[in-house]
Amino acid sequence: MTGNRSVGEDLHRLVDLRLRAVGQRYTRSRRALVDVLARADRPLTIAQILSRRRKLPQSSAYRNLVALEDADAIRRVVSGSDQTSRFELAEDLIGHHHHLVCSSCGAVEDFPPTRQLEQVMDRTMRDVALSSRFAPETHHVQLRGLCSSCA
Amino acid sequence: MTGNRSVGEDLHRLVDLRLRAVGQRYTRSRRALVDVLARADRPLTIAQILSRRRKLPQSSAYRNLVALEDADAIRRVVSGSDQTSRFELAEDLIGHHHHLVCSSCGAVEDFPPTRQLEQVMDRTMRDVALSSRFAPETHHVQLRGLCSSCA
DNA sequence: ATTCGTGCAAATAGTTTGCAGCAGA
DNA sequence: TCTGCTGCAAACTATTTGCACGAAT
Repeated sequence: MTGNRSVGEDLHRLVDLRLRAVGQRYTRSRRALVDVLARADRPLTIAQILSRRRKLPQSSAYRNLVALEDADAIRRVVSGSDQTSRFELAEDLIGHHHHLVCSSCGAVEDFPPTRQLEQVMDRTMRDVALSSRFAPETHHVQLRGLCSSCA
Repeated sequence: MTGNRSVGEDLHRLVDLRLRAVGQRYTRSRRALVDVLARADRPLTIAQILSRRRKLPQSSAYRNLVALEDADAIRRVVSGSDQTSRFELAEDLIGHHHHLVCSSCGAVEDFPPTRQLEQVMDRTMRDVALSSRFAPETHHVQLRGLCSSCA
């Protein structure tokens, strides 16, 4: 989650495997989508993705993002400030992280977890598991405020 | 966040004030919306709200929820598991809390913060403020997992 | 009297899907 | 060759808006 990741062949191999695992092929457009997401340092909207791959038809983008999501290669993020989905590579591919959401323009940035934060989140999940009928699997922290452009 | 809140006149007085502050009236339908939200122990979708107030036209619900949101009397929550907005009373009216989101059915439940969690979140916000160009104002924690009906 | 809210129906935005042709195993 | 992917256009769903009427100050 720290700036432009290099897009190694290993990433593509991993995604390929996951797609095969759910009976899907790793096609040119899907590879293009993974490339775009891998180069970003934050979740991207469909519009942002399309503007980085002019040739890609919108419907293919939507369909392939769903395929990649089903294969657990990417993850859909909804920030709340606008009603458009954003997409990023799966956390086990790019590392666990949290999000800064601008309450003015809706932009989303990544931020890395601290050890202390993660310890408390783990404890919180255990507490909830014990004290309620809800079974937590993952956690996600959002800080809302103003991004640098909106400040 | 602890089950059916009683809907006191004080709540209505507060909401009334906030609406007036932004030049809006506290009408019958808006009061009905606040009543519905106050009786819920979790954020409600439009569909859930409408099913609890059969007479209320959908467009009025949407319009009035926007008005109440602008007045900071309610807050819009997007869970991510489905693409519908949910609404709850503003945190300063019902207390700070976090959310459990079912990754299977999209349902959202409230859960109360612990002191330790809040301490770490405060520290995290300070850290981010110091180490980035983002100015955090609030935070929100989501635990994703399976609710009791989906388990 | 004037401003604001309401209800209906029509419009919009984001996303999904049917179908015919093309591509990859 | 067979099954699945693509691109286009049409369909859908959640949400927003225009307008004429009604309610509140």
